Amino acid sequence: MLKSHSCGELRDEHIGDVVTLAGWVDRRRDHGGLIFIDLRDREGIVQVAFDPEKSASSHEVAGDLRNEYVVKIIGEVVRRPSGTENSRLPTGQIEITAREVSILNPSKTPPFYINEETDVDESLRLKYRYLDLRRPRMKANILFRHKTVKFIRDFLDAAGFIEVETPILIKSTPEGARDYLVPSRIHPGEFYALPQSPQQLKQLLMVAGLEKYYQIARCFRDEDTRADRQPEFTQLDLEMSFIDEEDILVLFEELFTSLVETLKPGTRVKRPFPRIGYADAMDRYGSDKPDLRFGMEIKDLSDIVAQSDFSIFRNTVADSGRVKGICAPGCAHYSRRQLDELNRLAQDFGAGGLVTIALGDSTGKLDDLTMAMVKSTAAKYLTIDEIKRMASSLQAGLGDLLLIVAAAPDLVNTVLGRLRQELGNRLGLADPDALSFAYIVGFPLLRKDNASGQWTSEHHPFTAPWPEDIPLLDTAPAKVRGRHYDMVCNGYEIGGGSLRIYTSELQKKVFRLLGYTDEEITERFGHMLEAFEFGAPPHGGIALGIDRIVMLMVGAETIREVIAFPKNQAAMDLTMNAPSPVTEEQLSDLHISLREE
RNA sequence: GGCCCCGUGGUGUAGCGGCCUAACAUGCCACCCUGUCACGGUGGAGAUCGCGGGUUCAAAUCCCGCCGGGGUCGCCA
Repeated sequence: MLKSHSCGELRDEHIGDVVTLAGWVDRRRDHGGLIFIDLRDREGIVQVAFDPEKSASSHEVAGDLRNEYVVKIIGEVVRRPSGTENSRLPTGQIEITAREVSILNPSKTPPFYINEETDVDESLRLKYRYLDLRRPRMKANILFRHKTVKFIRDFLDAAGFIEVETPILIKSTPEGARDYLVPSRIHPGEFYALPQSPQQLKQLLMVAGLEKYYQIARCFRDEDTRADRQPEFTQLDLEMSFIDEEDILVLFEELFTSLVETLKPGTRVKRPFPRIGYADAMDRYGSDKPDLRFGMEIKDLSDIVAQSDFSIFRNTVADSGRVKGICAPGCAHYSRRQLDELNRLAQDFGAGGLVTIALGDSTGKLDDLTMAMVKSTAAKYLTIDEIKRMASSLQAGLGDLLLIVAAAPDLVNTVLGRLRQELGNRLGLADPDALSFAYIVGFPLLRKDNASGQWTSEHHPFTAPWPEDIPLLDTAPAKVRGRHYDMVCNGYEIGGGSLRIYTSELQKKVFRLLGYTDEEITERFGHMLEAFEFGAPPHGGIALGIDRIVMLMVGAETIREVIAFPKNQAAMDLTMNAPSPVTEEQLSDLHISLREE
């Protein structure tokens, strides 16, 4: 090693030691006669003093140092003179008196600040990601991610799980997300696919008798990116044999509770994690991944306004739509402009419009509300009794603003759900120091595809139906519930899993329901069906987005902040400039010719 | 593919029809400075305001198109 200690570890007890340090110049303070530099390595920062009376040659070299130069310094750890201690640095009681310094490598002036927390254009950060990662916040994120994964591995190891690697080059299946394809040189015209998840392989590991498997698995999906979605991402993938739902849900509740307690003490986590039915979540929060850090629940007002003079409400209910609302606390004072914006949001979300009812400026009891205090474009069509009943249903008081949407049942929920989340964010209702975990259960097994009218899996085709619903597969597929569970936190879906089908017969039945011919079933899934005929144990599992949970724990806005080398929105790696063209020779080896577009 | 937001010295911002020969902070360069720690002081260099077109007597500023970036809907078994 070029160094005897790391910069950040030095303390009082090292006083008197002669140490060799190596790192980067974080900052230089040149007093002419006396020069200080803050020397930075992975573990922290320590001040080095260059005194010409102690070492003239070192002082001379120090004059040439600039930010981000890489240097090696030999010097003595000394107590700082009284009154010059720096309590903001862990090493602030001591400093290094330089005896020798050598420049291991100079540095160009960086394109952005390393030693200051300012927002920098993200493209520039990604181009120079190796510099971005030197910055304290990114360094802390990457370190936190390491600790998270290490905790998970230790926890699962102690619980009897074994980590197994599964292949990255696997078989393409057209269902699900778009695959990343890898052409085969040896088999002209044939392709591998990168795994969207190790789903089938982990089930086969259960057939293999591993009983408890996990993997920190890289997954690939060729779909558009989002703040919480990347073309490649990392899952904690897990599968167990001889279990029911309870085993997985309890295991993960314990895992995540202890993870947060260990790595983020002080974070509020509620136990047990609530379990909410899918239909219930949609009715109350308008989302299957509700942010439960605040209430603002959606209430059904249809009965109150079914006979109203307000024709939009009355007609919607008569046409088997619903009228529902939420209460924005303390927002009765909203200006015309703010209300217009909410209305526009509601329209962007797919509603015809939004009815707002402001319940007076003052605070007080709902009983005191008079028509004169109400501000609403619908006021002249509504009675004070109707308004009071709606407000009461929404647990609103004077000074609150009611947001009401009339639309088809599913649409009304999703529109209000998104308004709820938007208002929750704007009003700061969500506790930033809380991680509000919950399980969503009772998903339908199947869903009608809008375009084709074909049944598709809500989760994936290996999800087992609830045993009592199996007969409905023949009569009413829409009513079949899957043994599927999602794990949500603060408005994000952070994981999902299910108990699996483990008999060939039931699996075939589901494939047929999904519209596959027997030939297609054999071609695509024959290996699974055959495996199930060799004593497959009952099994189930879960997969959890590592990027998202780390993002939530460090309070980042995007998962790019917790990935060392993420892709941008256009799925490009700006550090290495990928993707990029390849040579004609490479294409030729792969038996590929490019199409004219 | 749709919608929304953003492009001004290296970096981050201000300016939103004439006062712009583009301001501020920081960074950079030079000199001065022996107890600073976002050190301080003096001086200096650095931007045809993303690109193209249009409106106007006059455009960083208004309009249109394009390019780049971000958010989101679709998409994500």
